[in-house]
Amino acid sequence: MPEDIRSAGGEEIPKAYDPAVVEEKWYSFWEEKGYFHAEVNPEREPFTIVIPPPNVTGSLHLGHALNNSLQDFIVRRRRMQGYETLWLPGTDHAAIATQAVVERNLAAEGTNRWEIGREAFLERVWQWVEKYGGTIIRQLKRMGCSCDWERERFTMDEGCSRAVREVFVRLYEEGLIYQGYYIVNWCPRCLTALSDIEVEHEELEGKLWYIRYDVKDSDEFFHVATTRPETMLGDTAVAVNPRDHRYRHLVGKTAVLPLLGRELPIIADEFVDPEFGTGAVKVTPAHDPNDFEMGRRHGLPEINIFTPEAVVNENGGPYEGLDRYEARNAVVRDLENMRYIQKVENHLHAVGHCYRCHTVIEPYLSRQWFVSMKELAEPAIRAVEEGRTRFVPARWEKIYFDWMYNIRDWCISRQLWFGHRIPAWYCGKCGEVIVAREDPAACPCGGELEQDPDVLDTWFSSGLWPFSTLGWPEEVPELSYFYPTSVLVTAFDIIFFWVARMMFLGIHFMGDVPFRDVFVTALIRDESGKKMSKSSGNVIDPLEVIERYGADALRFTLGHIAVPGRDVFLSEERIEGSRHFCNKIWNASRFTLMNLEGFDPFAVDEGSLDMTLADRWILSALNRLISVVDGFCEAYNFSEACRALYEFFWSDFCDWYVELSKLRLYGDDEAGMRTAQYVLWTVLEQALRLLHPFMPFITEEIWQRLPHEGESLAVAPWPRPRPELLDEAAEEEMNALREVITCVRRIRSEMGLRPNARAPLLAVPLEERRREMLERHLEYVISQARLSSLEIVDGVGDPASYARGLAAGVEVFLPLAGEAFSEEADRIRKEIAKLEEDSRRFQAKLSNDQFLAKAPPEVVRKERRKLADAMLKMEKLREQLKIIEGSDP
RNA sequence: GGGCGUUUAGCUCAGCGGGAGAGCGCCUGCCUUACAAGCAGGAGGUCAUGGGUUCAAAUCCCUUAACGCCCA
Repeated sequence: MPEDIRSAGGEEIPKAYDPAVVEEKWYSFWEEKGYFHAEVNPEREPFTIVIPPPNVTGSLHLGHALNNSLQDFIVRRRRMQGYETLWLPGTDHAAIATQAVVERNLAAEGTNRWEIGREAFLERVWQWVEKYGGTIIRQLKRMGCSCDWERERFTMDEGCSRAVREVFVRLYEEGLIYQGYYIVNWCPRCLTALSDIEVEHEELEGKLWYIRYDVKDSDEFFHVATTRPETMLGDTAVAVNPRDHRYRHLVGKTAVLPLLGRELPIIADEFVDPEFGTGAVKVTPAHDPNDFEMGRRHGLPEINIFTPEAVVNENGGPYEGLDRYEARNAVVRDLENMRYIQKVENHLHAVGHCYRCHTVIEPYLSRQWFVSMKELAEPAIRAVEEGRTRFVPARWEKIYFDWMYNIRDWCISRQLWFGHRIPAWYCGKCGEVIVAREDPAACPCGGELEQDPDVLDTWFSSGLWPFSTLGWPEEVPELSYFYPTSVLVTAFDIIFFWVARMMFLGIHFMGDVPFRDVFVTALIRDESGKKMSKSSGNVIDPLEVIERYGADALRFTLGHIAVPGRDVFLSEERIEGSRHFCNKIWNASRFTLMNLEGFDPFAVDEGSLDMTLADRWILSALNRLISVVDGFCEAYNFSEACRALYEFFWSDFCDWYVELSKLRLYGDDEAGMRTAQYVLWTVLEQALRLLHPFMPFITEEIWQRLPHEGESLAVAPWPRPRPELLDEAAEEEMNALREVITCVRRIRSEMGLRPNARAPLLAVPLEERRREMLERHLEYVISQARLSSLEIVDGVGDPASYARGLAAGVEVFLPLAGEAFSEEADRIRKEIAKLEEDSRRFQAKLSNDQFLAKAPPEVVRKERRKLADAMLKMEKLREQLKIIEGSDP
């Protein structure tokens, strides 16, 4: 028989779901039909998401898989709801990362970028981008992501590059971009400046050296504490707090720098913390951000002691040529020899590392370009305060505010070659700086121009993403139609890097926020709780998962575990569970298809159907489900949506409705059969629609085999609840029957009755309505509890020869097969004990006047009911116990 | 130093004011005509700690502890 199962179209339906044969087929179908393409359409409301652009040469990891699955859930549902839905895909040039890979390749060939020159190097980078650029995009298609590929963008394509230049020039003209000689975070390995947030701090066990500084022309001396003794080569002052009595008399005098003998003014500055170390600190303006500020306040010289590689330069006297760590050792050794070291303490302090290569950052003095932030940040703060952009979950707003309120100017120039070249030119003759939209040929003075060699921070271009990808600065209809985007889906780790910057740039250039909602997703961690990243080598390849379990299983798992606001661990068992769910869906559909032969649901008049309890119940549950899933989706709680779908499909539809439908499908009542067919089809078809955003492939495959209207499930209307189908009475009665059936099954199992052995049952309804219920639905109980017969009686004459149970106001008696059952007596005693405890609790509650007075009446009613049920059950169990004990030999 | 999160069944986690839940694992029995990637039944929990609010607390507030993260 199983080999012969065919769909209505006569095709064979395999017994297990095989994703491989299905996925490829439907993705290309959707693409060919252009369902993912969006156009400006005034008839419809737009819904827009721009993808967080992954690195162009990267490959998909589970973080991407989660993030993009969530976006696809959102987008597919909106598309079904009839929005003009645009999910705009693209990639980011990721200057540092991409350049680093190519440089590594060059190093392997024994050369470097300076040797081959800028032009040849860039050619190599572009070749690399060409070669690996499509990977991530192809992988998103395997995931089923419904992006509008006709609108794919790249942060360095022509349009984005134009937008970058326009923004730079405008901000420069507005005085919001400036160039200056400041201390910045410098990576001595990448040889570039970094912004503050590109520095990762790590607590490290270091040392605190106490060094003696002598006061000039006096016997006096004092000690300063420092974690970086080598920087004393660049000291230009010593500072104390002006209110520190210990040192007040020294302010204005001169100290002598050990080793180099340089004379240092002793200054007073509020910044100095009298509690730290000795309360006196060395001031090295060129190598510490705080000292830099202090130096500017006091007009101190800035002595740079390092080369860009962090090797001591000519200012370091005898230490020239040593790298920073060798220099530290040498300085400490010399200080020790000359007895300048008072003591050394262990000291825990935060050390900055390059977020790309993890090299320790060097605060370094250099000429860089900056964006002035105060003015730009203010409206971006207001936008969130006023709720024009909303963070989900809301607590991320705090992170955003903290950063925005304490924002510092943004260093945007990078000493890299790959990226958007800074549109500034310097005249060799008159020194003029020209910042221009179009490359200038020459300086107005006639002098030759040279372009700034640096490129812009990658985040400068990705900050424009929500509008540069829609055509800005061109005034195209897409901009006003699709902007602001509806929601941004991103992980919390780039709130600063990206979200905040899109906010202020979007508001500044578009006059409106870039997105209504920011949905902050969980981070996926590996089984040991570590963040998955390429550098830690713990990346699970989603493609491999798709090969083994199917894209739908992966997607559903990600949806299922993505509880808002909490990081998740991904395990293979979980994915396996989702594959089982796919298979369940597959087989329930297979069952339905087997039984729909010759059936046309579109010819059915709903009013003429013969709806039974099971039909009314499942339709009611379905409609409840629709509302529930809708609510969870609106709240971005896809985890609960997945749970609700899973529970409904497996526990309600498969375990109960499908089983009960067999009564009529295999019966000889024509009208009953048609009704069962209709309801089966309806519930399955609607469930497939609800599941489609999460599991697009399997649902499309099944839907196409089912009788359906329309071309594709991808564009079928999203279900709406039909309140008239909610039927509380049916749900109540069905639940009662389920309880009775489960009770009988439990007794059967405990009595060791074989599942295929049919048994006769006597039922004693304790209420009239339960008697009616049983009379109407005898067949349900007989079939589901596998009975040979069911007799409704007023009592049994010889209770001792029965196993006995009570559920939902129905007592059931199953004849015993001679076996004595002392275990049963134990079980009953245990249950009585539990019930006694319960009823004590209920009684206590109900005898509390406060409870009766203050609790809502329905809660009190419920409590009374619970007590009554427990008492009744106890009574019956005690009765049975007496009988059993009495019949014991 | 500041801030945030987590602590619930053996494992991974939902629930977040009114009867302790799921998946996996475990035990028992079943190839029941959609599915053994399955079906039926079952065992297993002072919901981290101490206090408070409330008629009612796993759920709200405070304390403590452990673990984790972010910022400086």
